[in-house]
Amino acid sequence: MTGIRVRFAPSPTGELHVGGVRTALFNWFFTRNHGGKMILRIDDTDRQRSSPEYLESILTSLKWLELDWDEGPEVGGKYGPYFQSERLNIYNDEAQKLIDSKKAYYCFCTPEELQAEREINLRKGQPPRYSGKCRQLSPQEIKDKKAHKNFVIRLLSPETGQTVVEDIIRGTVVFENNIFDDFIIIKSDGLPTYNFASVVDDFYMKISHVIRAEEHLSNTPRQQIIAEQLGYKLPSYAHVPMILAPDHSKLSKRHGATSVQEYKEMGVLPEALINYLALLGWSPGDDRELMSINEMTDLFSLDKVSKNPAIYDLKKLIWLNGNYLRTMKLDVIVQKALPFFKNSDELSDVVHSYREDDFKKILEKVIDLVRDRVKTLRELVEASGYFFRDDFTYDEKGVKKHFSKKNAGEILAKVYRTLKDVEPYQPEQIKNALGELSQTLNLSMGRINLPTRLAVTGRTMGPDLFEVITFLGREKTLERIKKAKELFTSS
RNA sequence: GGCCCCUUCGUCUAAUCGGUGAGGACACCAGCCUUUCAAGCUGGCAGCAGGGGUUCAAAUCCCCUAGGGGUCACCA
Repeated sequence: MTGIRVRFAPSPTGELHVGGVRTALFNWFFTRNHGGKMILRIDDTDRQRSSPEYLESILTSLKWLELDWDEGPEVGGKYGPYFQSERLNIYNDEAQKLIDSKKAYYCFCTPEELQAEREINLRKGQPPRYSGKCRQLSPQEIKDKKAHKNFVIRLLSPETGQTVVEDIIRGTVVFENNIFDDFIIIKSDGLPTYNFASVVDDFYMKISHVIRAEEHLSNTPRQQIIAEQLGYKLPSYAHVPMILAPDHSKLSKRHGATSVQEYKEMGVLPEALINYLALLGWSPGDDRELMSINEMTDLFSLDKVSKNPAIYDLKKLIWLNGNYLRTMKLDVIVQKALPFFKNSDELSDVVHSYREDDFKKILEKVIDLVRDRVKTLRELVEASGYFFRDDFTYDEKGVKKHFSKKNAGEILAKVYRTLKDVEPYQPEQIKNALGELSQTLNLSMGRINLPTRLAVTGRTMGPDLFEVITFLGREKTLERIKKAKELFTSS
């Protein structure tokens, strides 16, 4: 036990996206590296936008990535509850303390009034800040207004001095206190604002290190002011750089896939996604790129996290994925690929015509043949159709190129006869037999193999032809050659 | 607009206290391998945002400018 406690605090207002994962990941690396605890807290204080579906999806995503947590939803823990919506009494008590000690006050201004105020300030070229006009309300006025008006609670923030954030990644960051207005800590619906709830929870949950995205750096002095007013000891802060879209803007849905679920559906492996995201804003200090999660955990340290925002580049993720796809153990890939075959429009009925164990055995062979020419699990399915179905279409260009030559029919006929007789029906023998045929006919191997491949698979490219022919078996291979010959050649 | 952060190949990044031909990876291009496509291997293209200082010496330290991002919400 090192006393290190970190938290990942998503709000269930959307899917878990890559930026969130990267933050979760760095927290996880850090705490696992130091033998500390990982706390998952759900920041659901936005009543409008929070939903149970998103919560479910976020938990599912984290589990898929195998980023586990020691305290939080589903596992509990002694600093709970871990949903902010269940901690309202705590926030209210803390807010009351501030009211009692005159460090916070009730404000009865309506959103419309505030909006108007902001616009006036903006027009004058001044920062949009609250005037503080409810500060001076007398106890009697407060009592009267509370009876029939909505109110919020605002923190009385200091007008002079500085607030200094000591950030592990960025160093000392100084803010002048006069830029802060009296910000809201309790909303009119009685729920706390993010800054307030976050500070209270981090304190009571004994969080030692707050590791989060840089967008929160500007909020940190506000949180420190709250903590100071409440007499809390501050956690250490580390603000990790943001992840930006290729056009340098904040990542959003219009930039294509950004959520973990989408990557999962695309056939990206969790190992690859984690490896890729780890490399965005962090490097082990040497030239290593491909690392297991254990290796990264060992190597991780906050002072190797870079300061500058990273632009998200799908190509490298896909490359990494291809790499994992072809180097991970075959049976693991088969297991992970199986759902993609089951759910595919093209092959689902084929899959279900087998007993699962039998299908897995067949699939193992197929995947072994095709996996080093695809990059995702989904592409694995796309590249495998002709192994399972006879009703494939033929590549148009290939047909033009390989079947239109005068002797194409003749070649197919000779291949047919060769394969009919070859014994045993195995890759090496088939290769030799077709090699002899090319000698006899005085044709290059390509002139034999390319039309044969097209006849047997409908494609001009693919895995080792002799392996494919062996996999299909003599009967199917001969049928397909015959069919192609009849369809495309006249001789 | 105020405040804050950031700036090394197109992209992700490395370069212990200032001394490097500025290294690696993806992508791209070429070659090799080969029955095709991949994979693999080899090689290539490409960068210190700009300007001033400090110093014998600056990607590295300081200042300015420019650019990007964040934040200033009864969102988190």
